[in-house]
Amino acid sequence: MVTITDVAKLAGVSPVTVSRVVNDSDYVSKATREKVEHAIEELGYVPHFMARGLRLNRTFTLALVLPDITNVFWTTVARGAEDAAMKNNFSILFYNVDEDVKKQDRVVDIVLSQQVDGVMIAPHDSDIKHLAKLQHNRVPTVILDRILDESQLEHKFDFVRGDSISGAYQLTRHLVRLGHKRIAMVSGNLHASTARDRVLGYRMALQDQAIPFDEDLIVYGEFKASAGAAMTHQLLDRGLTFTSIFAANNMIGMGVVRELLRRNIRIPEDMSIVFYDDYATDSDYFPFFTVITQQAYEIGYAAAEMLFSRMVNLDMPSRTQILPSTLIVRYSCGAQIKDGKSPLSLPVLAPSEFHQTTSRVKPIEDFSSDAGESSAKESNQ
Amino acid sequence: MVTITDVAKLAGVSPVTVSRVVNDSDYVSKATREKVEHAIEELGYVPHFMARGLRLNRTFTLALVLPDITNVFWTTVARGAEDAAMKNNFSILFYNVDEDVKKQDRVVDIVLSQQVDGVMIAPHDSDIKHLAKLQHNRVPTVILDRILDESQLEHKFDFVRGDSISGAYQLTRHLVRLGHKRIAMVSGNLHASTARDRVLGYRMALQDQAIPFDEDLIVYGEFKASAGAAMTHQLLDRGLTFTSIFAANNMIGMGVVRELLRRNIRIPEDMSIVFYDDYATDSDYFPFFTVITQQAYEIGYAAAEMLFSRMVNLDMPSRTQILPSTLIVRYSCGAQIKDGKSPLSLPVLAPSEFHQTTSRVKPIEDFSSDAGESSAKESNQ
DNA sequence: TATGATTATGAAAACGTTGTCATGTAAACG
DNA sequence: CGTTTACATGACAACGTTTTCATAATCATA
Repeated sequence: MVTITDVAKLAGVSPVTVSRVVNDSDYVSKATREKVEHAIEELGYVPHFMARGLRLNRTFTLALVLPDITNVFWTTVARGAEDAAMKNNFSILFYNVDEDVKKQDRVVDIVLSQQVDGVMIAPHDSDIKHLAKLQHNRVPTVILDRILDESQLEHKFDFVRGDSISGAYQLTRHLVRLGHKRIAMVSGNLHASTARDRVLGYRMALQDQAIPFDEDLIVYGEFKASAGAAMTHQLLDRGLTFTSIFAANNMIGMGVVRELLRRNIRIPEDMSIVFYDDYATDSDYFPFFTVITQQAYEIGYAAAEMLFSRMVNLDMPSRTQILPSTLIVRYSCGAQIKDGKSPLSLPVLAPSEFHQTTSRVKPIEDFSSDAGESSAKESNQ
Repeated sequence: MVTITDVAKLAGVSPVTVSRVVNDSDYVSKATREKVEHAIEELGYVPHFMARGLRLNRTFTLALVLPDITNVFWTTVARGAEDAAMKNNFSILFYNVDEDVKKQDRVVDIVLSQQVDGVMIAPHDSDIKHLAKLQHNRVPTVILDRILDESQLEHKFDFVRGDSISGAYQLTRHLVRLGHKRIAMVSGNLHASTARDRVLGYRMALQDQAIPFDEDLIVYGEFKASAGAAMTHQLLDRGLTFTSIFAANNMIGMGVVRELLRRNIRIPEDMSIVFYDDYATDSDYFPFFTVITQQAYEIGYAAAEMLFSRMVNLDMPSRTQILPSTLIVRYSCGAQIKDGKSPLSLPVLAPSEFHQTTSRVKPIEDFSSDAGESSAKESNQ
């Protein structure tokens, strides 16, 4: 590896001078600068981040800790964060923690170890002690998407999130206005404030519209499709009557839809449904579900920016930035009625057909030597 | 910040001994070990990655350079890579380059500077000189998803990718078997081998099925929805006849669908359509489009694993791993016909309705103080 | 001509680790 | 009892930077 000393030797100067040229940090004569730049070019020198970081006690790196990189919402947040980071010449270390406290604890330790200059995290809040480590080490931290009970904490965190209460309120009110009085809620796990806030918004809307609240219409579980399906199953088996379902996020919504399809329950004819969070980067594919969208990109961008401002002043009072959520009315509640019926509905297929027709076809064997069974293994070239 | 020396002082030993305890690297008596562990616990010591990295000349970090983190395909690759990395106690630095050579060059320099232990990159191949820098610095590198012209290169890279030729072949053959003879291709940018290979697979399938190839039925552009729409527009305006469209990836497909909807062309009644790459993590939402799915998770996982094996032997011959692609037949080609018509079709709505009904509703103002116009700004708490 | 500011460069130390070498003690062996 | 072997610990140097301090040459000013 080529070091600053190598460059210095070739240019016939001291390492200090090379450093000055690279960082443009002090007086260097024009002639020397040119010699050095030439040497850098010739040797293909790139500064050693770790050495510099060790000296400067900075890494120019941010950590982004997400529950599920597979969810478009988080993906879009990541993109916003990355753009903001790059603009400031920072890199992003990215960790997936799957709503798993153990993993989260481990990642917090790693992140600390990495000496990142800032952390953006959507935390599982059931182990706040571990999060407190970040404060203890004075690492600028932004809590994404969620609220924490900070009563135990010495310092406060910074926050960036969507407005879950308002969003859930809008979604519920929309259903009520369409005439629904029995609205089930398939909620997320209560360890996440987003789940709690969405229930709260839902309850507030019911109250405002004078609809009685029925505890039994709520089920709780993870923010996952499989959990959404299981919760829906459970809910339907309770033998209660309800005409609509509020899914606490897009993943859960996916599971809800899956279970409804399985039972041949039509949307919106038999059941209306709304999601919190849109379900695809661009829902042009299938603009069917009525949802709340959050400004995910902006959340990520704002979080990174907040870290940068925090870096310059560690002792600034803690801040909370709440971005508005937007209701997008589509067809899954039958809101757009034509000739007495919704122009679009699910399922168009009976469940049995549905599964049969989405069969997977084996890749062809007779075509390319790369295809077929052997292709999954390594082959030397 | 608490260092190894602080721990050493508290435990009454030398820093070396602490290091030995932390890394379990040499003889330490049980009593000493316990003293040290206790001190570590008490001070909340975490090792300093950069210092260690500087000493060991390793970072325990992999770089993942992707064209578009918004695309589920890449998201899933990222997940696979992250899982594999975490299993080996490695972290992932992640960069989004948007199919932009400039950005890619910059990221290559950054990555070099970061001294990562390995790089996974889906490269824009029009600046292979810059990629060669990675080799020159002997950084283990895996090329994701694509092929490079390595003729200029001193060493060869490792590769992990899906089988684009075979996938495109399957998709095209599927269309031909359904009776299509005029199949348009909305391709990606030719700088990416995936675009070239998919055209190749398409041509091979046509040839095998004795369908004449018409150059004018292919359009080229970026792997983006907007480009997909523009290319489709261009294609339709050529005044050619064709009955089906092959979209070179999911993003392009989205644009194709958007343009067809805009022109009120029904799918599959008026036009059949297939995508390369599935369009959502879990297409349960809307199992409509016939696609080729790649083993995206496995591609990411395999790439990271390949890096780990490369690290232990830099001089091992270069390897290529090709994962099979799978055809999923759904409804966008009318393959599943009932009573003479497809059970599911697009658009159900005329374009004008379509746009009108997906109107965005403003967030409510009268509810929470967080909602409304002020909420997009920062507020101190 | 003396004084001080400006420009230009380098030597040395430090950031927090860990590998190498040296030193020592205790146990095992003949 | 002397010698080897295993166990245990520490001093020192080094990884590649950059900051601080020191030195010196050049230039303008009194």
